[in-house]
Amino acid sequence: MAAHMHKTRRTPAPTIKTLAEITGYSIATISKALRDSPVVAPVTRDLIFKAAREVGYQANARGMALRTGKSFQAAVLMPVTAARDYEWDGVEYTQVLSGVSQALEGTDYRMSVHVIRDAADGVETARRIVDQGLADGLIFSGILADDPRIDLLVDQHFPFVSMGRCRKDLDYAHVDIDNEWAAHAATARLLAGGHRRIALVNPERRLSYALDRLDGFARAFREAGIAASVDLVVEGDLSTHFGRQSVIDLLQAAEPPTAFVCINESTTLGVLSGLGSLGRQVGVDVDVIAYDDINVSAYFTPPITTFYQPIEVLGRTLGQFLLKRMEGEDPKALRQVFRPTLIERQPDNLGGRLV
Amino acid sequence: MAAHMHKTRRTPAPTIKTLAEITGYSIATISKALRDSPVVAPVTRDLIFKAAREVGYQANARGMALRTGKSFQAAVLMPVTAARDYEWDGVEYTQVLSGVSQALEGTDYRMSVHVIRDAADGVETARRIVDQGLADGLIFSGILADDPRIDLLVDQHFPFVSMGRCRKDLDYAHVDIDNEWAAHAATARLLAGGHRRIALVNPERRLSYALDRLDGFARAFREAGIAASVDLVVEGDLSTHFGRQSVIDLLQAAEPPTAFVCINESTTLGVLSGLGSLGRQVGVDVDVIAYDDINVSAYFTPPITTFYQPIEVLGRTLGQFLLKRMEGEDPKALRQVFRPTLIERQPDNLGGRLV
DNA sequence: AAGAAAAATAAAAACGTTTTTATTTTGATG
DNA sequence: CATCAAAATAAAAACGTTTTTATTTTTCTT
Repeated sequence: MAAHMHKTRRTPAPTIKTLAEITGYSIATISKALRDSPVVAPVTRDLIFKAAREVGYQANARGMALRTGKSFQAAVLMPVTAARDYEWDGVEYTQVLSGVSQALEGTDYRMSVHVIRDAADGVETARRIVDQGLADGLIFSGILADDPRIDLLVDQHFPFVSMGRCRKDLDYAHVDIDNEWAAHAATARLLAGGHRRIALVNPERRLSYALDRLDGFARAFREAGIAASVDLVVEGDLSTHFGRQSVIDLLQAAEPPTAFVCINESTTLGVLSGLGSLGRQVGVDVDVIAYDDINVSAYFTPPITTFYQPIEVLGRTLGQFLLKRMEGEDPKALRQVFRPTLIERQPDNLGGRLV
Repeated sequence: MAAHMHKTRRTPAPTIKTLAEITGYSIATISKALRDSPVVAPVTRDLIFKAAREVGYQANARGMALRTGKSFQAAVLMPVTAARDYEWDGVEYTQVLSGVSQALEGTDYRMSVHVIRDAADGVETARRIVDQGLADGLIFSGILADDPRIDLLVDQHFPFVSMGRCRKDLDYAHVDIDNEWAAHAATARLLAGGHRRIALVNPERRLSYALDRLDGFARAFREAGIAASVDLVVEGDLSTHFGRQSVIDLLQAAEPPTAFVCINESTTLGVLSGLGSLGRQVGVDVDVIAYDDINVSAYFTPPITTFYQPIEVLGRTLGQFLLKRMEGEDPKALRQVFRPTLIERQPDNLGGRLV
């Protein structure tokens, strides 16, 4: 049962030279054959492939890398907010990584992860990746309304796919969630339920999707012919702490909100915590609609209505797009915006009292 | 303000040859000087460093890699359970990655992440990393009682650090949490509070730390001279779903538990969800003690008593140990077991009714 | 001051590829 | 069957390092 042991120093891995010796062809021919070059005769190609298979030849990534100048790395920038203590944050990133790695499976590319602490760190890291050729392509998120990374990479013609769109009109590959739509839908639903004082728990305004959500929020009010409760928009990091504190602050207002639109599951948990400690009950005193990408809202007590978008799907698309982008495909063709699906778990009209 | 633009194709990055031309020394001397070899005269060493700094020389990783046979990659195996749908899972891994990357900062090593779907995939990936030299060192977690990855890597003398210990007596670098101790402490606390029917929500038994926790659980009962409620031990994946379902099942028993010891925050959330939907109140009908590594338990309603261990610290230690291990340090010297700290948020004796 | 030893530097080879250029073999043409 | 073009293969160079070996320069000894 135990794994096959080879305690003895195993024979050095076969190289292209090994194949040359075995088959009698020159290393040049071997190389071309393995790359499926049309200049090598089909019959010898087959011979060489067979030999390669027999000795278990695996191209040496380092040799390839040196010669071609490529690194065969797809880099992902992973933000970790050096937030207060260690907060529940960035949890969905494992899903992104999982998705990207799925897309890369079976290709020559490996995924390298670069942790970044803040926006400036992100730019610096991106620049280093480009300048030093640390990777052949780049994936990143947390897109700012005016994101210097996008500027840099577009300018340098470096292949990348962003998770999120900036507010500049540039041609670049991206994957995004339709935040304007989601915020609109959530707000409209609450308005239809009779709510008028609606709080929006939003990320910092320099983030592009914060603006998207603000837009959707405002549009819902506009379409309903009602003045938007813009005084109930709070902005901060997306931590649980922030969610909790926001609720505590907002409910002290002269005209407190009767409903909350939340940005992600960690903030939502904080909001629920805040409501709980103030003795307010979801579905009775207030309504909450969340956005969720790790499918956790079902387990909150009570379960809450959610716009759900499995983030791994975005990750997979990011990876696929990056592969195509590295092949030279036009970025204009590589764009996709996902609409989350609504999962109704509450009536969202204070148990019917509002309509 | 805008970033310095260089639209023109920038001059090729300076190499060791560039430095040779500038300084007039041979590339051999340049190389040795940059490596701080003692054979080169201090004065020329300084000259060469100065030149290197002036032209912004950065060693080409690919060239180094090819020549030395090293990859300068520290690989991390990241498990993603292809669990039902997309569950809240592996969330703490961003902290691990963050910690590892912190440790690697300023070194020549980069972090590459390999996603693995299950144990078999983990072994296969580890083998590929070793055989193809995809990395110079490896970090992984989810250690089984008998873990083939540890066997493999010890056998091949491949540098690695495991997050967790297997049950075999082998010499290998590792970082762990004292799960036996934590489970014992939690159980003892509940026993002292008067609980007798205590449920243990545990991971699958093939995981090494599941056994550790079982040991601690049993020891607490033994020390109290009470028969352990082993019939209340449930085992499964660590999903929120599992936590919820476990509660629902357990509370239907003839002699249901009055207290729960939970394994991680995601399971705890499920447990709380289950209790909530059965109308049981924490601190009134049942007590819950959790283990937490992302500091989220404070936000559950009500906040619950927790053994807390910031996982990023483990990650940092993993990275530090791996660096030393790759330098050839004796694995015996590279072991650390952390004891989480108890954060008391509940009396854990059913509001005093039990003592 | 000659010679040897030590120190400093240079030259050359190697790592495993890909690519450009050169050579050989094959096939077609008249 | 001789000639030439096309096809197939081989040789050589290159990518940027490190390391081994060789050479030059300096320092020490007597």
